[in-house]
Amino acid sequence: MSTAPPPSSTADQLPLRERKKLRTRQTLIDTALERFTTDGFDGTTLDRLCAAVEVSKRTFFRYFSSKEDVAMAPTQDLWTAFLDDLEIREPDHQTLLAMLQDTLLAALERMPDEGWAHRVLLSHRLTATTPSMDAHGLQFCDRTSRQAMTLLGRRFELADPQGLSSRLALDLLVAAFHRALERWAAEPGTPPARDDLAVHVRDAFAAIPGSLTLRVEPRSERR
Amino acid sequence: MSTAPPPSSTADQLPLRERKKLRTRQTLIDTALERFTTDGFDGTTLDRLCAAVEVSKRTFFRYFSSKEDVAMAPTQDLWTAFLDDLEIREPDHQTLLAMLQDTLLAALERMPDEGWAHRVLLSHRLTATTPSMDAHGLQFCDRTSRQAMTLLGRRFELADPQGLSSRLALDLLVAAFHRALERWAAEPGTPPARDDLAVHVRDAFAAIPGSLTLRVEPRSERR
DNA sequence: CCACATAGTGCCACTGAGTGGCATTAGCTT
DNA sequence: AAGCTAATGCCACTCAGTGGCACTATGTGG
Repeated sequence: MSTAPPPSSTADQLPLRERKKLRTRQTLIDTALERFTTDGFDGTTLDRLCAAVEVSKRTFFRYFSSKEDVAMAPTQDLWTAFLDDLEIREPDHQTLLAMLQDTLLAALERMPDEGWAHRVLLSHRLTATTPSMDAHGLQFCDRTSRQAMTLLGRRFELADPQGLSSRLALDLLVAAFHRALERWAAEPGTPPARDDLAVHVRDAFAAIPGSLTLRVEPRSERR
Repeated sequence: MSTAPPPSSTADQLPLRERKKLRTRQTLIDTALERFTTDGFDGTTLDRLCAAVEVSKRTFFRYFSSKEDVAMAPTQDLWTAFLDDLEIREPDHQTLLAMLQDTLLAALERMPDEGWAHRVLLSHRLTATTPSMDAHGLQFCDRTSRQAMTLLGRRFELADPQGLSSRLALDLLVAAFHRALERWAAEPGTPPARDDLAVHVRDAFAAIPGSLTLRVEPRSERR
């Protein structure tokens, strides 16, 4: 599934083998994002990508489950951190939705700032251009929220017999994150900062209540 | 894009050519759903599917954009009807979200009952089993809600400067529909009825407000 | 009734993603 | 240093999807 744990910040004293693996993985990710961005996703064949990294195609598929997968690694790392955090978190009398927001923001803070934001930005732009990447990204989020749902059910008392409301809360979390990412990526500022993304996440969550009460009027221009 | 209009109920006096095309399309859909269900998605090669329908592979791709696409046709028809309906609908002083719900239910009512529900059920089961179908399905919904968003912006005054809340309302619509589909498909009742699905849609929408206010408690079992 | 234009189709060859199997290498162990 | 095992490379294979061109059938004008 290629969901290798994100390179833990202070893990430089791993066995040589593991360090090498992490390095190969990271090189594949970086090179892939680079090539995909310059030559396009379809314009980059796996053969050439592998040749550039000097790795056999067979090996590529031992690290990533698909061509799309390699480009989604940065986002995957975030959600993996999210799930880890959710596993530990204590419910401090807040709303479920607020707790989810806090967990996401906490996970975000744990991402390595240098490089990560840039990778996510490239990755997101690719998903906006490449249908198959978009599809895989959405499916990954769906899978993650499913996992989160079982995790919630296991750890907490939800007072929600059918589980419908809590499941929708997770859907809202994913939706808010997507909107935040969208706005963040559209910002003119050249160096994309991780903390700016956090701001957009807060904005998106703040807009949720409005989405239930918003009313619509026909356009004022009558003809 | 293979988004052919759903076979309009009273369209039997089309030119011969068109009738033939519609028939081929429908045969492909039905046979595909059948084969995918019995032999599995991956277990069914396009070559064999095409052989069964007596159509060349080249022709298959003139009707559908991918192997996944053919199996998602039933759901696509629903969302196409949804967009059509949204184009006409007058905002009668309700909430945006309520309007979206009504539009979806109206579109649902316009689906041909015989066969359609069954096809959707098969299709949904396949998405639950086959990752690539799941991915394509999610992407289709995403694309549809994007279209709906531009449509809303064109037709209505949204009183939502950033458009964030209205976009989230669309996300909620999609989420609610997915949950409804999920529950509906899980129901024991053998003959899946279109109207049952409508009931689940109403349930899911009813659960939305709760998803904002739901609180979480730690599991009562202390050790 | 007979061309004629043209949409739709079949056929064939080709690219590229992804997989299975087995030999080989490189890191770890004692 | 010898041996064990995980990781890798290599090769051949399947199958989704595309491009190109020839062919057929439908609808149209003489």
